[in-house]
Amino acid sequence: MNDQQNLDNLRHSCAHLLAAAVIELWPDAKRTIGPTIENGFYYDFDFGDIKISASDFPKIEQRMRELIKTWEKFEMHQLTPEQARKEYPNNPYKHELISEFSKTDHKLSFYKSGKYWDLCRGGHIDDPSQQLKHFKLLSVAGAYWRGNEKNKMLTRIYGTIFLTTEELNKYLMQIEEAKKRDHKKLGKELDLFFFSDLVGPGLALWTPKGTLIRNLVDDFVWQLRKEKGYQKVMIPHITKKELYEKSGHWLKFANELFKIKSREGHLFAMKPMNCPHHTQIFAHIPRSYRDMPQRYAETTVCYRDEQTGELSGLSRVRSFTQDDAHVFCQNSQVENEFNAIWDIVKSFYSAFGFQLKVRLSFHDPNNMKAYLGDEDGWKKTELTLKSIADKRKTGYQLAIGEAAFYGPKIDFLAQDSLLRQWQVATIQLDMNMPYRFDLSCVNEKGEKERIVMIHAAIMGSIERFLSILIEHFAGAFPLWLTPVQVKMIPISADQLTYAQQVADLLSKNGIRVEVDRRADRMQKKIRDAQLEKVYYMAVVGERESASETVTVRERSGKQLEPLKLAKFVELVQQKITQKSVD
RNA sequence: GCCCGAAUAGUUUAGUGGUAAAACAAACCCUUGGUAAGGGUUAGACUGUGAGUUCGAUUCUCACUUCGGGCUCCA
Repeated sequence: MNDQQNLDNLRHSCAHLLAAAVIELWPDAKRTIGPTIENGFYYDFDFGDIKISASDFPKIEQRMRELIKTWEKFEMHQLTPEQARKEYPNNPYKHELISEFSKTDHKLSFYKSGKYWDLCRGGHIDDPSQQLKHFKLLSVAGAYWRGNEKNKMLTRIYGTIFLTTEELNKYLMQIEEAKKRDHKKLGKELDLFFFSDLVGPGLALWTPKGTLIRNLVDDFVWQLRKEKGYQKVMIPHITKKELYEKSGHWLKFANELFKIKSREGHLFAMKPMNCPHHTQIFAHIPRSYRDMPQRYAETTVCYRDEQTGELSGLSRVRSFTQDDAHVFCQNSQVENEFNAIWDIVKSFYSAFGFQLKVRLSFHDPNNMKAYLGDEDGWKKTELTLKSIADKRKTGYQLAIGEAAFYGPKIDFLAQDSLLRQWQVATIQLDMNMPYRFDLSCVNEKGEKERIVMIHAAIMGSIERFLSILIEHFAGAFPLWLTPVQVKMIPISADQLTYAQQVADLLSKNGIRVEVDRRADRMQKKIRDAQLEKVYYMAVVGERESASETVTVRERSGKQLEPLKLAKFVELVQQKITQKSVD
């Protein structure tokens, strides 16, 4: 048995123990399911009208510790469906599971330890009383029965357990550390962005510092795209209803569209995406095969009426900025274009030291009504994507049902500080929009040829990308992204003039610099610059002023020898150009 | 939208059924200091919004708004 199985068995067993304690404390609570998850386990209960919160955890944990003393090796019992149902009077959830399982099995397995037993497929540890020790209940949450929002909302209790106290404490410490790099906290501390109650939920406002970082990463994407032959385009943020009727958005995303009525009664919508607009730029004049591919790029804001409960910091917002691009090309050009975009994704993310997971997001054949087009078309495009991904030999996971409604995608996923996965970059192959908008070019033979469309975003949403980036660097951005690259720290007011002269010189050379003019001690200024995560602190006192030098301290705490000004400018500029991460 | 929790100065927090306290930040004064907090003074909050209970509510109750963690949903 490997370590992961062992840990899973431990956690599964602990879910039983949790349920046992809950049933003793709240005999009317109805049990449902209690699986193992990454980093822990949970158990879902129906508590009826009783409210459970984290303040109940000490009581539950204490009862778990009492019960475990009497728990010996798990025994397996085989029950008929009728016997099984009797074990759960008035519990429709377990009855539903029993009915389902009994379609294939005549006997259902129950596992018992102490006085507690539960319908269970097995997978337990050998010595509960000795092993079920280092656990902790973490949070309480709502969860729909069987993950369907039409079902009843149950109460889910999350917990975790490890083999040793040390491992448990290490995990809890990790969670605490992760909270310190939360982008919502750092965004406020570093004054990058915020939300205003008057403006509304999910509508982030960006300060000068935050805007600077946004523009820098966007410029970086553009620089990479430019090399691959992209051109910038620009579109308005609203459109007539008819555009989205034609694209299919009006029907498919009716609930998520912000709608606007003109004074003359015409219906408009805020754009939730840019592809329909971009098709019009492609289609406004006839295209020859000689003009193909047409590659349009635009960084622009999209608006979606998300449910308030789904909003989350910068990760999920109502107005978000896509670094969007659409390639209109012939079928024969698809592979080249896909690879060119994949190369951009690779260059971009490796510059930050990111490891991305690759996901092939395909359609769900059992849910064709969710998609445009026919199944054959989908199978064909998915095969193309798979072949491209296979050739790159990067490894990927397959995600059925994760496709866009118009086509399959290759998605790139990054993790935030709480290890949640977020989609960032995406490359999507689309035969449906070209069909709906009748997009074509005249080919080599003089025939009208249906073209295909590739949707590609490198950051996905700048908001989401920055949330990941802030957490990745814990707010200590690499020099080229740091809002204040150099803070001048005069030791006394006598050096204010010299400090300003140095600042002017740096500024002239394209370096972002500020002078700390406060009448505070140098130590204080150093401390504040550290907390602000300024990259270089340039200390100037009598010695520096006399010799026209600066004494530089890096954010890392490293001290440099006194530098002549020209030398310092060169050092900073070089590091900015290299976009080095350290 | 649903479940649980939260909301007090710019920020982080304390506190009480009798209209609020501190630290940091800010302004001013003293201090002119060599690599993570020198000292003082001043100003700053109708305690998220609206109702209700009460002689009296920041504190108790309800609704709403916003935020956090989940669920659902994410073109």
